[in-house]
Amino acid sequence: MKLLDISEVARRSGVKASALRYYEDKGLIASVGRRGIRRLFEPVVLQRLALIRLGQAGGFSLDELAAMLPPDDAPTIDRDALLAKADDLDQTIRRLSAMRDALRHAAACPAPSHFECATFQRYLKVAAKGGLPAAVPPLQA
Amino acid sequence: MKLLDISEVARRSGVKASALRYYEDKGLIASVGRRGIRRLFEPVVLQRLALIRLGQAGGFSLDELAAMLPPDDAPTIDRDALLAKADDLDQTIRRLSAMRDALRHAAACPAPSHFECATFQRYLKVAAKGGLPAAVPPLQA
DNA sequence: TCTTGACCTCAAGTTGACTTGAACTGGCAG
DNA sequence: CTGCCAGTTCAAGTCAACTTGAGGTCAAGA
Repeated sequence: MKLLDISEVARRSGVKASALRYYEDKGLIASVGRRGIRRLFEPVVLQRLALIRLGQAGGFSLDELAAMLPPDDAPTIDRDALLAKADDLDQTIRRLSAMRDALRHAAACPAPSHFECATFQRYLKVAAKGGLPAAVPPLQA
Repeated sequence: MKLLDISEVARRSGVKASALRYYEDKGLIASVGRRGIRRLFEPVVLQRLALIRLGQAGGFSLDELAAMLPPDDAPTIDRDALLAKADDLDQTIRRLSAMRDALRHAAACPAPSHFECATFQRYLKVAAKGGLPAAVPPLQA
């Protein structure tokens, strides 16, 4: 299995070298050695990075991800935490769906103020339901 | 219509007074005057704040919200922007759904490494589809 | 009238996730 | 052997969205 240097990992993962170093610092990924002063990574790090990106998109912080993806492969994940996060996502999804519907409606509805539109209000109500539990962060392109 | 002072708005909206001042600074909300040195708000600001909270949960930044909720009421929203955001949300929702399914699966699956599990891989593939467009930020409780 | 305490302003601090800059290193082409 | 330059370290900067702190104001109650 041939090893990758940081620029290769960056190129293939779309994650900048500076971010990769940052991730290593945080314990999210590990390099397997150095050639001289330069880090070397196993190709499997690409999968880890994909998971990390996904996790971020799902609203996990890097710290959370570090916690649920321990150094070794085979993410020895805390099942309860996973299920809890899945439930969170359910909430979020329901809310975002209502948001989306509200947006589409707002784009089409002729009401002078959307606050006066029962349909809009109804979407908002659904969207706001449950006190707005957890959401997800804007991905830097 | 009786006016509200900042603490009343904070109490009824769940948004801290410091955040309300910050929002006013940013032009997201407006006070209608002062009693002495103290801001006074019209009750309608509560609806605006609800929209803002919702928008944030939907992944809009405060600047975006300021742009689509102009000072006057009756959000004169840019319909194309709304529809575009709705499409974004569709993407996000699809991705989050796959994430959630992957999480539930990971919590149940006995495979030694999830990378070796076809089901998990499949979810990830769906979740990653489309280059991860837009996501939503963690709500501060 | 005087005191109080909620509110005010403005600057600086905080957190997460990185990026950037300066100064250094070392494998490899020539 | 020598330079080049991608890579390295470490500290500091950035951005969004607020929060916190210091010091000032003023309407209302005693």
